[in-house]
Amino acid sequence: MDDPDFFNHIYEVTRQIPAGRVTSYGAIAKFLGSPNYSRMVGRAMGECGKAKPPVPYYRVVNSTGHLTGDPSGAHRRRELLEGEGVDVKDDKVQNFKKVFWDPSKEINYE
DNA sequence: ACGATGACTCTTC
DNA sequence: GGAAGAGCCATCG
Repeated sequence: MDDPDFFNHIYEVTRQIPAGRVTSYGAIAKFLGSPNYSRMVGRAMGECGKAKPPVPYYRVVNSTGHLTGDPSGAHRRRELLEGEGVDVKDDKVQNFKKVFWDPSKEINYE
């Protein structure tokens, strides 16, 4: 990949997601300046497993609030989100608007 | 180089 | 809110 910087940005933003909150691929991509890179964000999530420290990719869902990816993986993310206070039903985030975290509006650098 | 694919999003029905 | 079609860009055979 010739865009490690882009991947790094994705990981950074994803780590900024507070517990009990979720965000969408498009929101991250848009925050990075490329709204159409939503798919690349998703790809980055697949690669985040090798990232150190690992990123809370389970806090990232699609625009509908549905846990994307493999059903088995979604099942694990569902429990993690519920453990943080996020209401999840059938691999789908409830109260999506409430738990939605917008990086472009709520992110802050220490 | 080309066509197919995908952890996406948008518009329209 | 769910389904279908189109647009999007990088990766793969």
